[in-house]
Amino acid sequence: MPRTKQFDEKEVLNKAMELFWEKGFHATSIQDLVSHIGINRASIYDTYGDKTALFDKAFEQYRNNSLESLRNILHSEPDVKKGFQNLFQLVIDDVKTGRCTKGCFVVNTITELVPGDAALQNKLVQNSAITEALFAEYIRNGITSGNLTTSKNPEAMAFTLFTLFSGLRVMAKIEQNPSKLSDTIAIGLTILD
Amino acid sequence: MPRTKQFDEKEVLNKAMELFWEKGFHATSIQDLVSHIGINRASIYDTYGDKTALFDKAFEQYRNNSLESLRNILHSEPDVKKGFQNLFQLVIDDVKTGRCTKGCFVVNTITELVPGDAALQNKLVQNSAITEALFAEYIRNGITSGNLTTSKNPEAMAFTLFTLFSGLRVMAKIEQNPSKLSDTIAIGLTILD
DNA sequence: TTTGTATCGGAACGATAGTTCCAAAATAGA
DNA sequence: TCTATTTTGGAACTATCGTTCCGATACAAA
Repeated sequence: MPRTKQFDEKEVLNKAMELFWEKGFHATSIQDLVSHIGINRASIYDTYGDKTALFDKAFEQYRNNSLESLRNILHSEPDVKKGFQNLFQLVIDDVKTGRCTKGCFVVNTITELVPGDAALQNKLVQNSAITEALFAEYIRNGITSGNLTTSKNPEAMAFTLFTLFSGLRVMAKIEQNPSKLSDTIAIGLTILD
Repeated sequence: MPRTKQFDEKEVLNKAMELFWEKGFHATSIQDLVSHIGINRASIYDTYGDKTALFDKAFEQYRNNSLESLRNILHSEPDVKKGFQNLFQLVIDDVKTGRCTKGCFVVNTITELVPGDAALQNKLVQNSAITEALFAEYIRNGITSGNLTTSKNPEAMAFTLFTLFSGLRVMAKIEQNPSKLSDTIAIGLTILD
């Protein structure tokens, strides 16, 4: 009976994600979203709720996308160092092409909105834990299979690489010399030795 | 002849810095500043200019403070690894005491306001260059004096440690387990080996 | 003490924030 | 084709945004 929606929910969420990702929560107004997405204010509120709810959904979508591509990148490369190299290389590619200057939505959100809303903070902590666990498992498998030879603690290495990765996503926003970032990655990966 | 100011300019700038540092540029309103600082709106505008100008001055003050304490920490410790250890330890101390959850004002500003105003971006690039140079010189001195034994490139190590440091300041906002951060530092400093 | 000048307190400005509401439009089923 | 139901477009609401203005105040110099 009802009239059908004239937009695709996922597609709109993607556009909202892009804008929040680029400008952050506070600098993105509902009007910005309306203009950028091209749908009516009322449609946003009816479909997603208020600004915070929309942000949450957009952020959730980013997390899902990232975690999935993260898993793909690592699991498609049996050599641990190469796997991390491939992951880190994505950041450099963004700088090289100049296509994406938005940094990492998660990092941006941590620095903008923590301390603040407790629910969001929990989500961020959980996201960090999942990523660390992913890194750690990947490293442990490398050690077990003999691909990696190190006496260091896998979990600690995982957290260190994750920290370095987060730092890289900050630096990539202002450091436009890709070779400098490449050198950093090469040195950073010696952590695995 | 004129009436004297009823507040200390530096002191007020410090309070403005605290607020911008904690909440970021966009989430900090003039009213927030008026309430937190305790002076009148007109006094802010008369003394510092508009919101952007005040932010710039507050940010400049943070940079000066940080660079000075950075220099002090490194120059007071001849052992390079210990020097960096001491520097990184400050981040952990913030987490341990729970006193400062604001992260790093510079990192926060990069993730919030880049890409954006070109003048600010230049300032951030310059700040990064100064810090890298400081790190690099410290490392080079360590190599020259025989305190450090490594075949790696000092500038690249400097940038890597700076990147790791930036990442640490992000992670410290959500990772409340200090020992995890300590482990990361220990592993991160093996970059100097 | 008087005078001139800058500051202070607070009201007020227009613009924009996030949000709500409602009449008009549109479509899936009867 | 008609009807019931939902979406849509856009006006409108209140609150707050950054900023300006001005009369009252207070101090340094004469």
